[in-house]
Amino acid sequence: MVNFSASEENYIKAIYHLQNEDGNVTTNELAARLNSKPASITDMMKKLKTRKLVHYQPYQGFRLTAEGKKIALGIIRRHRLWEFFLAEKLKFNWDEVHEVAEHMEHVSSKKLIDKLDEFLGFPKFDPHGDPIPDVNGKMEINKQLNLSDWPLNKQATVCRVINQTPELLDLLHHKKISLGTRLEVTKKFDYDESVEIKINKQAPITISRQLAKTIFVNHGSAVA
Amino acid sequence: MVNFSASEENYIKAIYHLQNEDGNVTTNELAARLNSKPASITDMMKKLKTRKLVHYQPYQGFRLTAEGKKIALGIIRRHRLWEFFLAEKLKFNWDEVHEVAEHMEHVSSKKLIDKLDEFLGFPKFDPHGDPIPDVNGKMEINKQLNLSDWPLNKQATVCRVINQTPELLDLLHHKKISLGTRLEVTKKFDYDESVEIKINKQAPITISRQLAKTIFVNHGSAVA
DNA sequence: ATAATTTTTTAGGTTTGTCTAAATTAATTT
DNA sequence: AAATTAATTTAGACAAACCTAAAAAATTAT
Repeated sequence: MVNFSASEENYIKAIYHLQNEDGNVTTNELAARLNSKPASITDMMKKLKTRKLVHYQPYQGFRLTAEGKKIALGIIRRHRLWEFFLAEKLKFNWDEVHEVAEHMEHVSSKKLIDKLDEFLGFPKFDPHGDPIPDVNGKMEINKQLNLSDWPLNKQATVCRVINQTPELLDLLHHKKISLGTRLEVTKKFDYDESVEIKINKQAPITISRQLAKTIFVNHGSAVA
Repeated sequence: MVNFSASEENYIKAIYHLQNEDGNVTTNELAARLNSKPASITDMMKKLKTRKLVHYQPYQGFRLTAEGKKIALGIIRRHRLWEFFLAEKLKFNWDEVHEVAEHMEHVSSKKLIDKLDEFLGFPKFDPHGDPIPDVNGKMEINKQLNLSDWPLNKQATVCRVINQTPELLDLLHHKKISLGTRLEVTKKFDYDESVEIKINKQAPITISRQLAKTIFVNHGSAVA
């Protein structure tokens, strides 16, 4: 097992994410993502190529090799497990966990991470709803559910709204709900099947059964 | 709040430890402790002096300033809290926690550490029996004695074991001695300096001088 | 298809943290 | 007190990871 510097790991992770949107990653894209300069990217790509982590020919962009992808998944696994730990055990808000995890992810003891995974109960999604790779790098696919069927107190992202009429849109606008809105269900009322939700850290609001039925959510993250 | 590099932090921590044994720390001492070369030490001392973390005049050795000591206690706090976490929550053996904590200690979010402290129940001692500084850098004094020096027929708690090698741990495991074990010394043999101890109400067992020297006890009741 | 523009790479410099080898200062011996 | 030895510092080099500015390649617009 070879070890990589925090810097190398950040590049690998960034390529992984950009690649999933695009396929081929370019120098400028990566520089923008990492808040660095194109020249630095070229330097590192040469290095990662000799380490056989990226495919790279000058002027042709780059993508991870199979080995590079494996490394990326390991880093993402560490990042998301720590995010889960911070939110679940240390009671961080879900929007505070990313920055801290950004540093913790570079502590690369395999034993540490596997024991942490076990301690946390092998969670499948981090507090942003992103899937956590298991020991073998496998992730669960993110499925969408109707808001009525979403479990309590679990972060969700609005990913679909059906039957969009002007009346419905007006209501959604009023409740400040749109695609990508992060929320959690804090209570479900059996009597009328209405649900209480909390958007970000705001005071809970109630949503009728009828409205809830039009809204679909998943674990997905809107935020990077 | 200024941040320090992992490298700077390692120097500061090492000076702190050497200082507590010695008062004034020398270039060679520090080089030996950090497995580096004297020239590197001099370089870093100049840097830490400009940062006002050490008192240093060429050829005169060095010691931490008040500020330097504060920083050192912060690093030690992080290190020992993570050690406690690893042993208590992730079920690491106490001889495995140091190396991992060596990396974790450099993640310097204050909020993270204070919340971790709370999550762990504000522990006072790490798995090696070393005191954990609180938010203000205060530590509880642990009146610990070597098992050889403990008075006869007085309840004691194992609070620290030094020089942890696999062989030693194997022996301790065999004798059913671990951190927190309650025992009393029933006899001391002057001939070979071996000691007889009773664990709980069980039949007495004999412990060699060599083994006794690695075990420290205090009158504490629980495992910290 | 040629010119203009954008993207990427190269060349060379900076900082951090390390090193070796030589010079200097301090400590110890005789 | 002079000479030897040990400890420390300086000088200069190196690798990692970044940068700026200039050159080269690719893309696009005319």
